[in-house]
Amino acid sequence: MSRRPVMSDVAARAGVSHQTVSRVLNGHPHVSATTRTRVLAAIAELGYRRNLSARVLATGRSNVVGVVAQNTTLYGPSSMVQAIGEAALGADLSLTVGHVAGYDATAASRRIVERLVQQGAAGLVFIAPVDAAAESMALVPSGLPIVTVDGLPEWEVANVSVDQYAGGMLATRHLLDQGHKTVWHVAGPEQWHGSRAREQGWRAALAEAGAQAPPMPRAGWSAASGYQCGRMLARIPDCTAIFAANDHVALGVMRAMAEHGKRIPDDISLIGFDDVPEAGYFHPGLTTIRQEFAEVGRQALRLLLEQLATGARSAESALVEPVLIGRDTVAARPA
Amino acid sequence: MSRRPVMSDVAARAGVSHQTVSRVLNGHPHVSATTRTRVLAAIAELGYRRNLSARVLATGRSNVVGVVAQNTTLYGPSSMVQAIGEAALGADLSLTVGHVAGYDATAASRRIVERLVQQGAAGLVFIAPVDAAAESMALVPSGLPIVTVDGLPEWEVANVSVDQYAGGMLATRHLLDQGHKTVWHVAGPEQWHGSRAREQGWRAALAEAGAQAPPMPRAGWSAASGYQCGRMLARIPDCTAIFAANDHVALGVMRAMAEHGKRIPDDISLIGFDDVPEAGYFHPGLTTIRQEFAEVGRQALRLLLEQLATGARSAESALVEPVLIGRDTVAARPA
DNA sequence: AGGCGGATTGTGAACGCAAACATGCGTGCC
DNA sequence: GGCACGCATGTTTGCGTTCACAATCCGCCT
Repeated sequence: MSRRPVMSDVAARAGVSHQTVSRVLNGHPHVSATTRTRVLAAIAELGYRRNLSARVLATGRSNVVGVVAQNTTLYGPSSMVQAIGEAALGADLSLTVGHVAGYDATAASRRIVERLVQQGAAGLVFIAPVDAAAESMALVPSGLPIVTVDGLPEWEVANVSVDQYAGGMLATRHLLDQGHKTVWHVAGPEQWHGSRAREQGWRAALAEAGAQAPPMPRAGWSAASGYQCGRMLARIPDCTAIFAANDHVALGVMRAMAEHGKRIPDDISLIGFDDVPEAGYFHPGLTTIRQEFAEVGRQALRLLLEQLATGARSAESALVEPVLIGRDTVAARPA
Repeated sequence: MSRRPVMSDVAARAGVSHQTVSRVLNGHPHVSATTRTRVLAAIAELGYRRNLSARVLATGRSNVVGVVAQNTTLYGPSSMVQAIGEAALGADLSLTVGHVAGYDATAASRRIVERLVQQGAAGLVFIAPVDAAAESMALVPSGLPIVTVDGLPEWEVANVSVDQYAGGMLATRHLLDQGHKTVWHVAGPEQWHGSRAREQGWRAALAEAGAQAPPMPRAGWSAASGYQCGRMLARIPDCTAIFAANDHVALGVMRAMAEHGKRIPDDISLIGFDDVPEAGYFHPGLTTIRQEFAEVGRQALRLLLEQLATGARSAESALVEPVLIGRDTVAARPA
């Protein structure tokens, strides 16, 4: 056999017309049981697979949704993709995930969006935790439904995020509640919306308590950068409570503190963000703010399906509440 | 405008035939400069995007490679996907990543493979660290090039893996070299080829040194399961050297040891596997075996491109050498 | 002057499928 | 017994693109 069998090959083999094969394939009514089994048998014998391109071309519908994601080795983004995939399984949707990789993220994401659009994706989900994502969104034809995850309200598209602002407040208040005079914050990268919101939540909680906001060192998301910041903070006697940008940064801070002879939580209380699976096994177990990614995925898909149904873009958005996970790194203020 | 513009719309607007538009789009020669600019202008004005389905249908070529991946929140698999994406950027290939998610991995991966095939993918990459992957590979038509990553030799398809066996030996030898009488191993999940190979490397290194292989507890890949195993090992006085299935398991072990008053590396030497970015910031910094994922990605794409060129499947495979990263969890055997 | 060749453009068909329409046949009802 | 209706199936058309081929135009050689 030289080339892949097509519908008419199956039809010939089963002794019917190609349209009957099509009907069987699509579960249309008005096909007799015997015909159906004959067709099915022919399909199996020939190893026939229908050509999706032809199908999409003929129907004009593709029911695949494209996902544009970057930094997919990070815990947050990879969990998001996973959650969306999980949620899409239920709806009759297929997912095509474009992973933005490489040094030139802008060019790569343009390229991915372009392909997704040309492929006829029914809708697009942007995992857009950084500003750069907005630019490639402009490439999307105006009719196509879009949902962002961790996007910005001013983009005026449907969006779902974890309420990072609330998370920042939660963390800060928890520390303040233990009697700490103020709380230091090791911030995440400036380009990430999440780190900005967490910072604002932190500031708001401090202001609300009448506490002074100390200077704010800035880390990446990595333990390495947390460690660098921690080495500074360890030398500041006033610093007794730290809210770290995420769990890995917190790990770096813990390391720096240990090297400096500062005990956690005795000398310093620490709280992270994310609740990565291993956070409970840090030494000591990390108190942190957990994000419910699965819920975010479900919401994102819900918003997309709504747009698919109405045929119009919406700017509706959803917020998912973070929750505090108490473990061993937070204690009452040292005497 | 009701529907998306098509090639003939562009042609009409530019005052040429649709074929000329096609030529411009595909960079064919023999189009005058003035015509080209007119066409380009019309494309821009109309916001035209070509319909990939139609193109694939007409040409029979798709130049997209499908990636089938699961457990994509784990460090290894997600790094692999990233690396392959990185490598594909160079070649004129697009990537469609299907993430197997959900409770029923078998059904999900069948579905993903099916769609990738129907979509006309030019080749498939299976991130196949577990046996279950083989089953969905059987669904792929025999003509389609396949490359597995972390697959099994007996599958007889092109494969690239990190040499986990060598990694296991490396880790074990390193511990033995410090004077430990033997090395304990906390194994990874049995279904994963990588954990089996690491175990075999461990056994081989022990045998080579004439050391007895102690009983082997089995963990998942998580810190939680490492912790459980660690709680047992901590009570065994003879246990002075541990090779953990991966870094997170090692973290759990560390936690258990600390709770039990065992000091690392003074009482117990420990070595992990993977070199996750934060491994150096565990307390103490974890000595581990690093896998070069970027290299694996490059090799995988190379093998795929070769098959694409020759048009025939190969069973050629490539091994990537792991490397020992020495940090603070390994010390000479306690007196 | 005729025509030849290369550059440029247009025309018709084909890709594989699904939708709309058309056909044939049996059944129930008056 | 004839007619209408519904089921099962076949035929035709079109989706948007590319490919193979045809047609035109221009300059230049013989």
